[in-house]
Amino acid sequence: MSESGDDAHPSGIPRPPTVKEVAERAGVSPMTVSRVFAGGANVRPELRTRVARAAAELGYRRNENARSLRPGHKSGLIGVTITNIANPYYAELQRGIEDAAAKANRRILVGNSNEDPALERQLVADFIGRRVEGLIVVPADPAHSEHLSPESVGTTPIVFASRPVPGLAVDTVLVDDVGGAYAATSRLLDEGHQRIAFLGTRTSVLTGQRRLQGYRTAHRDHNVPVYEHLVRTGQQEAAGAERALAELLAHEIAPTAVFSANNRNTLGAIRAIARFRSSVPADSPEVRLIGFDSFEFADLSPVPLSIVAHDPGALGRRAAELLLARIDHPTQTKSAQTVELPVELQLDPRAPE
Amino acid sequence: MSESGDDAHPSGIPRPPTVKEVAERAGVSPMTVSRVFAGGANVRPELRTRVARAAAELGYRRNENARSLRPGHKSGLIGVTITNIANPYYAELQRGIEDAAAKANRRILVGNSNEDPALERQLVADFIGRRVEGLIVVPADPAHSEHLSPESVGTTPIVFASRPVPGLAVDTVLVDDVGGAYAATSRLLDEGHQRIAFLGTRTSVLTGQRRLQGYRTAHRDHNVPVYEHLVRTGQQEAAGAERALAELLAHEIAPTAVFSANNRNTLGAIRAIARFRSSVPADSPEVRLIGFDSFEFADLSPVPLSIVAHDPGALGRRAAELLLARIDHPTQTKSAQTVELPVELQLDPRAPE
DNA sequence: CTGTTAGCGCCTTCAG
DNA sequence: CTGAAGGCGCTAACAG
Repeated sequence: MSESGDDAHPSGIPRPPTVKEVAERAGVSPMTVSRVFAGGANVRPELRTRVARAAAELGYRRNENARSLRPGHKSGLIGVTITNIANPYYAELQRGIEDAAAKANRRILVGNSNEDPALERQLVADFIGRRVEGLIVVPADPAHSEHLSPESVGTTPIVFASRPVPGLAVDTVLVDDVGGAYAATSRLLDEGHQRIAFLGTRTSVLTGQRRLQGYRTAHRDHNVPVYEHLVRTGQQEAAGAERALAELLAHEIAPTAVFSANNRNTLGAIRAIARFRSSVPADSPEVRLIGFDSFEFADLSPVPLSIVAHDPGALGRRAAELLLARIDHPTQTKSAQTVELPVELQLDPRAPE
Repeated sequence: MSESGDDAHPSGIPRPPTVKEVAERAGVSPMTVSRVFAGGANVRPELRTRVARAAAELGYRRNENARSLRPGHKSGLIGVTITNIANPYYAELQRGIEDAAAKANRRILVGNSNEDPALERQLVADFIGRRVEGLIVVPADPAHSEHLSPESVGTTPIVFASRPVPGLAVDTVLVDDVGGAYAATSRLLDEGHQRIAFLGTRTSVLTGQRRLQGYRTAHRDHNVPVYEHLVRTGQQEAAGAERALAELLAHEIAPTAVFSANNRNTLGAIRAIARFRSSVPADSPEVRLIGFDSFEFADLSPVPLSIVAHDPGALGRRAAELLLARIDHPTQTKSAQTVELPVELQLDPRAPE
């Protein structure tokens, strides 16, 4: 057991014990203490126990910061910048990153950029200052990402998760946004829908752009024109999506189906459709809805909801693995790669066909 | 702009530049470089710019780990142990912690204990080794928490979030579990229900125990006996809760109402009730449901769902504030305090009365 | 098997 | 205004 009151000899505040103090108490040199904590090889058993006891009594812990200062040592830290951890999608992403990092005996430093590139820049600078071994970043804004360029981060390896940054040669892990949006939209077109609303985030988020692209390409391939008034971008939160779709449903050229490009927009869409349905005759045709992103409550949705599902945890794990590969082989200058993770179209059992 | 290839003079791998290298390049002493980065007071403007240029060219960043080694300096880190960040509840908790920590210019190290005390112990040991200024812990198991005692963590301040650990004199932030469960159960009893099911986690999670206590006390105060077969604990995930409630609903003494003690159990309860309802005549009486924990989809639930709502973000913020207070006044030995955050019973508009 | 020396990157202290 | 010396905690490398 350790003693409670850590000694505060000279200064006012208590400082954790050091090798030197342990050595003194055990009647040995600091080196011997160091050796014991390094595994105890080449130390007489008697000294070993004496040191162990002294250390326990003082509550000694090796100072990792001091250790990582020595040549050849690394910090064991990975810096993670997420746009908003309160979004369950990113929570799972973080979980995946941490799982993979922990396997490689690394700890993660986490910061929310809140979609603000300036904050993101600060976080990255701070992380580098702490000598993280690598960075995993969900880029807030591709238009303001100079601080994420390989030149800016110097020797620190970096991986982008979930969103690309065009123009930067950096390893990136994405989901198959284009393919998923294409599949979902195609499905709706195949069902005969001609007026399909698109609900998405602001287009500066490239993931949203890619999903819109899939939506457009599907229309083109099916020779169905896109009604531009049905394309609504810029909704970052559910409330905005609900308003946007409510407007569309009240429009004289209303959509008969909806593709929502992320989980926030899907949530708003469900609310809008549910509300709309209670305002029209019960035998009115159902508004079809397919949403991008897995959705824990899909089966409980009051309106049939099909999903373009994918696994954010796997994305995080993959990003961490790419990063760790760069960390372990810093000399190999393999060029930047982009990985696209597959998606799966999960149809609501209530869906037609 | 910085040069790309950082020099790797002696060893094989590239090492980030140091004050010394910047000094050399700028033709000054390391001290001058240090002064410039400390704000540049008492440095001739000309030297200031020369140093700044040299630093930029080399891509120099102050090494915070080395800095924190100096007497009086702290690491600027806070260690956070969460049981499972993939649970949206804890994601918001983390968000709250980080917001408060960032305001105090601290960064957070995060680890998932996965409800495993051994893992938790390792994480805490690691964090202390990195000289975090404080710890915020969601305790995995109160029965195995010696590593969280003030003696074990030495001088590192610690705060428990969301769950208490009886017997340890440690600052703790909780929600009003007992009061919330009492209010919810009382509401159901007041509505005339006599057979109210309880769905909760394993009772080693004390938060679950406290909520069960509120449920029992409400029964006692209303002179209604608790049907023990209706008390089902041990469900950590939604699937288990769904099974448990399905069994109860099929029981000959079936519940007419349900109090579910956390968001996972609520989700399972919704599924069970929805499924059950489709198997009985449409005019059968509704099974009433009140769930603890805020629930983003409450308004979309296919069965009326009232909620004992609270704000996990606020809980995180509060925990961080308590911790920072201890950090800033390490000498003040104010005794450990427990803060209980209020809850609010939010009735579903579809609920009776 | 054990101790001494020296230095990781930085900055406080004290001379110039 | 600038630099030299020394030490924060730890451990390789080299004696003994």
